[in-house]
Amino acid sequence: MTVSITDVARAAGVSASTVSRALRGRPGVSDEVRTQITAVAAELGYTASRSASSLASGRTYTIGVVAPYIGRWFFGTVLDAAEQVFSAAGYDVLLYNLGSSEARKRFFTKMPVRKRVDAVLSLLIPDEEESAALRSLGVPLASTVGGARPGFTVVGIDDRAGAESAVRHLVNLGHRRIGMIAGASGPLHWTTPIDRRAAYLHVLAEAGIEHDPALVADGDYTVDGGERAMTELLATSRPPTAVFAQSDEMAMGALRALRRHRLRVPEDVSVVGFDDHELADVVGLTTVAQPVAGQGAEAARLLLRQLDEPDSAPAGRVEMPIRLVLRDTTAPPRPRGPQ
Amino acid sequence: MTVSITDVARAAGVSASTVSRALRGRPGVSDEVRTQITAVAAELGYTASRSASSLASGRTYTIGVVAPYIGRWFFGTVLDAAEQVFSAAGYDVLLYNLGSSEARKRFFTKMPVRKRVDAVLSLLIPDEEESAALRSLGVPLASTVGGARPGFTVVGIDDRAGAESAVRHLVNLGHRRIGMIAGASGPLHWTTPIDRRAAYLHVLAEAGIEHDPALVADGDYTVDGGERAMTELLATSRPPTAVFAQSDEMAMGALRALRRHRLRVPEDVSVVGFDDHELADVVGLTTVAQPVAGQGAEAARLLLRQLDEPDSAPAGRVEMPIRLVLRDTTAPPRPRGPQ
DNA sequence: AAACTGAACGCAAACGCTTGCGCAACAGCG
DNA sequence: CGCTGTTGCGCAAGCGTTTGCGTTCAGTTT
Repeated sequence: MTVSITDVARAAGVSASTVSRALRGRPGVSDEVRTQITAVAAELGYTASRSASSLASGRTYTIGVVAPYIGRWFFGTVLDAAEQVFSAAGYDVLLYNLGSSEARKRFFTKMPVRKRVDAVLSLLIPDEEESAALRSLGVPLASTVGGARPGFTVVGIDDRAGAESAVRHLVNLGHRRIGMIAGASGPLHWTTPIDRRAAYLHVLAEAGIEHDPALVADGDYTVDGGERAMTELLATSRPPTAVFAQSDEMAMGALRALRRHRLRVPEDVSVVGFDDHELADVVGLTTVAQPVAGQGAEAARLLLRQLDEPDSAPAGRVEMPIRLVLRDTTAPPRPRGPQ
Repeated sequence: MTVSITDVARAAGVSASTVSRALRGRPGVSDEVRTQITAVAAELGYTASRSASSLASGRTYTIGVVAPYIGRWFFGTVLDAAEQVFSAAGYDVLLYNLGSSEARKRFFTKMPVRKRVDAVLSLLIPDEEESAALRSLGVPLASTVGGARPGFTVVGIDDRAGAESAVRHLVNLGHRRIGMIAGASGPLHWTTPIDRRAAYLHVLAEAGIEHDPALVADGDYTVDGGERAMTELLATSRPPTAVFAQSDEMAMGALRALRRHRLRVPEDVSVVGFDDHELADVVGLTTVAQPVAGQGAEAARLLLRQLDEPDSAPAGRVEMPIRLVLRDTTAPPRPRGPQ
């Protein structure tokens, strides 16, 4: 039915071991025989069974990638880049979408990656319990987005610095009532929302602006959530003149809400986002740019390096550059009359 | 080192076969022994090796998903939905990103999915040669997006009807010079761009409007491409008063180009897109909505059904509903003076 | 009481590879 | 011309499951 290594061996008049060595570039095969075997294998359309070879060798040539919300631009882009690096290196990618909490629970109880992968890349740093579970797999681990964790190579950005530059930009423009559309950490325990919030508070304090809790709303990292959050902020007794959204998608939701309220951006309200989403440019969104695909590719590369040099320690945490991109959604506040 | 089925068997005082049967819910094991084995397995943290079990059984409980451009909203969303269906059914997902032509070639020459998957879902209908290669795997096949192909269950939309409704909307508003930002089929041989182009031509002809080839530009299905295409159209001697973009991402690129040219939408130029992108609402884009996640989920479900009932024929082609969504980027053309 | 069930379980043979080891054959050396 | 290396290849023992078949044994039927 399907062609096996012994079929190739028979057709080439050699043993299965020789075929195995020849096809994988192992020494102990003469060039002459090797090319002959390669030709026969190609003619027969032979592909080695991954199940069999990984059972025999212990190597799976597969990387597990766990990601929340693949459909979201950020994670989709990271995944895309990481996958390209892996597949170029001959690794297959086993994808686990842990967006829902059931999926998350299913994954961590059944641990379907056990004995199935050579390494795991998590697109979001898992919480302590979950990372312990991953460590128990005994394979190299990497993560994008989030703080350092023992056993993990993580590539990320300086969230505090990024958020600070965004808020400071608003302060420098003269804004005093600055709102924030925060991302709740939700079921995922990542440090990003926390760091960005801390940065917001820090810059306000630094500028001598008193923090008004009513000016912070949760946007859930989605467009719709951002819209709801902005609507909330507009409903307060003294709405903000500027808003820092912790992601571009929430910022875009905010833009939508503002449009619905017939408020002009940036004349009535300034908005700054975070990420430099592919479409941020389209809507002219001022934002903090970070290398999204770059982080995925870099994390993948570091993981591959660990596989090549098993005794090298995990790389710890590497930081990618960020940059404030000024566009059209931020301006000085409108002068107002006395309240 | 890692715990195997014989470890469990020894600890439970039974044979490996009994453990195997017990854990997979096969008959031939008393309830008493079964619960005891389950407990022991849990205590030892046992997970069956997929390599070994698929080698022995022939089943891999893995689905291969091949997708172009995972980072793009459309495919990311389809993938997300499909993955959820698969993993809920206990299948793992092996992801292959075939965005670049090298990746594509690598995939179809090495065929890494051979003997590795129980079924394949392609997020884009492959060309005839490639689908023949997939058929040679001898597993159920499904695809989203594109026309029917032998051996494939495909779920898609009526591209012609969708595009017609978009262009007809522009005609009904009174536009006569209607441009199109097309998507080149590029290295991928899918029918979508062709169908949408045919629909465009058809509606023009139907309305008695002569087709001007200068009003069609290629946008490559990207935001940047859309911007370039729109810029091209604006550079013609008689620019269009309305544009039909074959995807929302290209439409958003067009919006950006128009903004850069200080042209107002919809007063100066109307724009209609296709897809109902997550952010289409944010920019107020009129578009043809299609169920994106729905197509991924449905294709996944149909594939699983084929796996459950091996003798059932592939479902052929199922069509999902589309709907024109009117927003703010389309309006009647501005009355003009004589030319 | 003997013969016949069926359920519950163990044995052992696959499944298709990888890899340590052994064995020719042959080259180079003194 | 014997000796030691080296090269090229085959043998066979795994790797951790699944599964057809055989065995045991308690319970039922004649």
